[in-house]
Amino acid sequence: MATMTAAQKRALAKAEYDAFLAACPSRRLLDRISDKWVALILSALGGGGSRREGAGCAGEPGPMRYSELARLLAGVSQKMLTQTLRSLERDGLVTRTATPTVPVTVSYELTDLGLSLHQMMRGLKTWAETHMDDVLANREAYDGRTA
Amino acid sequence: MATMTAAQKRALAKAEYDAFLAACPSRRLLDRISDKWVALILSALGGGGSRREGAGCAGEPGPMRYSELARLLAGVSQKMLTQTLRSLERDGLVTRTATPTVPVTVSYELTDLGLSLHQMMRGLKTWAETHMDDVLANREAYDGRTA
DNA sequence: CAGGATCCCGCTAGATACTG
DNA sequence: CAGTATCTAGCGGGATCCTG
Repeated sequence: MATMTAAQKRALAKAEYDAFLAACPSRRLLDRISDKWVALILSALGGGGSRREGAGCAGEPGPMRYSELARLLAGVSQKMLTQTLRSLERDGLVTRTATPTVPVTVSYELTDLGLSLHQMMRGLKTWAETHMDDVLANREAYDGRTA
Repeated sequence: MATMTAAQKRALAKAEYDAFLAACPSRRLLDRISDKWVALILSALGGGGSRREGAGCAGEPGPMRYSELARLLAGVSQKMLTQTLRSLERDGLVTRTATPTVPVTVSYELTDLGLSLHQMMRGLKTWAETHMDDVLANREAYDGRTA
C-alpha cells in the first residue's frame, strides 16, 4: 500500500528522532560519562575524586599503571577496565603508553581534553553533594506516603 | 573452610566497593541523569534545550501535559515516559498535577530542585558543544589508524 | 603484567493490548 | 487522556580461561 498506516508514521518519526539523538552532542557526552566506570577512572587518573578516603589514594594526579587502576577500582572486571580504557583512549581522553620492559608495563594518563572533562565532572560532583540529600529526602517522603 | 580463598576475598572487596558506589552521591546523580529520557524531559520542561530547532518548541518554560511531552519526545514509549516522569516526581524534581476534568488532564512542571538540576545540565551541554568535536575527531583519527 | 576470547545471565527498553 | 499490565528479545556486563 502506498499510503502509510499510523503505525508506520510513528515508526518513521521514531527513527528520525533516534537519528537526531545519535547526533546530539549532549547525548553523546552523557552516554560517555554515564558509562559505569568512566567517572571512576577519570577521578582515579585525575587525582581528587570519589574514591573513599582511607584507601591510600591521597589524590596525586599523574599516570597510573593498569594494575594500579585495577586495584584501586576494586569492583571492576578486567574486561570492563580494558574496554573502558580503550574507548577513553579512542576519544583522546587518556593516553596509553606501553614500555617494553621484561614484563610489559603500561601506564595511562589523562590528556588535556580528559583533564578538562574531569574538571567538568567535579562541577557535577559539587551539585550532587549539594542537592542529592534533598532528592533522597523527597524520595523517602514519597515512598512513605505511598506505603 | 574457615580461611578465605583468594576468590572469596575478591568477591568481598567487590561487594564492599559496590556498596560504596551505591551510596556515592555523584554516582547516584549520574545514574539519574544518564537515564535515557531524563535529560530530554528536563529540557522540554525547562524550556531551552536539546530539541531540534524547527520543531515548534520555541523554548518557553512552564508546565506541560503528558500528551505534549509524548508528542515532543517522538521516540519515547508511553511506558518509559510514565516511568521516567514517576521517578522524577519521586525525587522531587517535577510536580504532577491532575485536574479532574472530563477527560483527565495531567500536567508536569519542574520544581526548584528540578530547575537547579536543569541549570547544571546546561553547563554539561556547554561542555559537550565545546569539546565533543575534538572527541569525535580523535575517535575518527583512532579508527583511521587501526583500519 | 596486560589484555584477548568466549560463554552466559539478568535486566530493561520496547511493542502491544487493555482500562478508568 | 493518561495511564497500567504483560511478554519478549537484545545487550551490557561479569566470570572464566587463555596468551604475548
